[in-house]
Amino acid sequence: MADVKSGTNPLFLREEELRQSIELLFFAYRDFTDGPDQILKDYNFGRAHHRVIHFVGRNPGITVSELLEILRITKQSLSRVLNALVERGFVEQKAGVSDRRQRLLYLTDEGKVLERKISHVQQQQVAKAFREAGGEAVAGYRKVLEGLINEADRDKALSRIMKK
Amino acid sequence: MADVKSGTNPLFLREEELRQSIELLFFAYRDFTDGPDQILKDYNFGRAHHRVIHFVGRNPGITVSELLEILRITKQSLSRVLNALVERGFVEQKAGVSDRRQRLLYLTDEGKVLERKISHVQQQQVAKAFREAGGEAVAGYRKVLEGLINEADRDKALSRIMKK
DNA sequence: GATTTTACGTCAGCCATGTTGACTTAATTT
DNA sequence: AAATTAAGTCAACATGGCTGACGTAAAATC
Repeated sequence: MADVKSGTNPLFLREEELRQSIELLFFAYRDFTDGPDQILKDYNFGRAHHRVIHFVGRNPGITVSELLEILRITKQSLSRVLNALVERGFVEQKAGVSDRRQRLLYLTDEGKVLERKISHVQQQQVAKAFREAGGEAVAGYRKVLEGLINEADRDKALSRIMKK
Repeated sequence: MADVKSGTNPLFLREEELRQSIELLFFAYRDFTDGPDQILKDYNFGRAHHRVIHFVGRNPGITVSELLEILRITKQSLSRVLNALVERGFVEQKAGVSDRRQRLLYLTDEGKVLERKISHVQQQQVAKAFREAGGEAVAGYRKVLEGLINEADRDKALSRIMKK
């Protein structure tokens, strides 16, 4: 009991630290998505469109099924969002060369402009946090986030992130 | 050009690092919410219910308006979720003592059980990532996430997280 | 060459969770 | 006594998930 009150119970401390870290992630993510959300509003796009724009921008020529795997949503959900982006000229589809069933996805020039506009805001925000925290903290941040990614497809996810 | 190709252009490097860090946060958050989501399914609850359970659990006696401020949703959105939790006996409301207009929120015993069940899974996941990354990395992780919180209400958010 | 599988698409309907706007009630403050 | 505040409610709508069923063209397999 004295342990709990004085805060020297390691289990208690650990749990409290974990709770704080979990809440921290909630608040950080909440504000992390805020900038993009504001811009997307002007285009009548939502977060779902942003995710597509982001991953197509980062992976030109990505196939529909690869995108589905990353986003972990159904093709019916994706289609709504993707069709809107194609119809409004932000994304274009080209038939695959080796496999013509595939629809390879690319940002149009207009899509690239929007992508840069959105990611710029987000990059500024992250850059500020990085500058304030310092290089060592950034390395720690990345290490922990990597560890939070599901072990089953961590390697796949990380190689997608770090590639090129 | 040689700079870009060899990767020594600091601006290019910076942007690439930022992009990676942004994507990392996306993947980490995606998997971070997965464990709770699975448990909540069994109760026919969703992420919105989880957020309420979490913040009521962490802040016994929190008022509705405080909760609204944290979650940044409308009271109409909250009411749907909160009513379900009250009706099904996970949350209870008591009139405020100094201000009887307030409805102070508490987890019931059943609510506490569910809260612990969910947070346990999430804490295990975070604890594992922390162990693998090491104490210094954890400090960095926290520092960066703090910096990602909107400056306008960072102090308020942090004092809520770290309090007690 | 015929059959099966794969990549992708579509239609239809449902559910969770967010939104706005208008209005009510009870309690507190001015 | 009047105004403000905390909370709730009704209604309607948007977004973005989901399942299930079915279609088409291209590739892979038997």
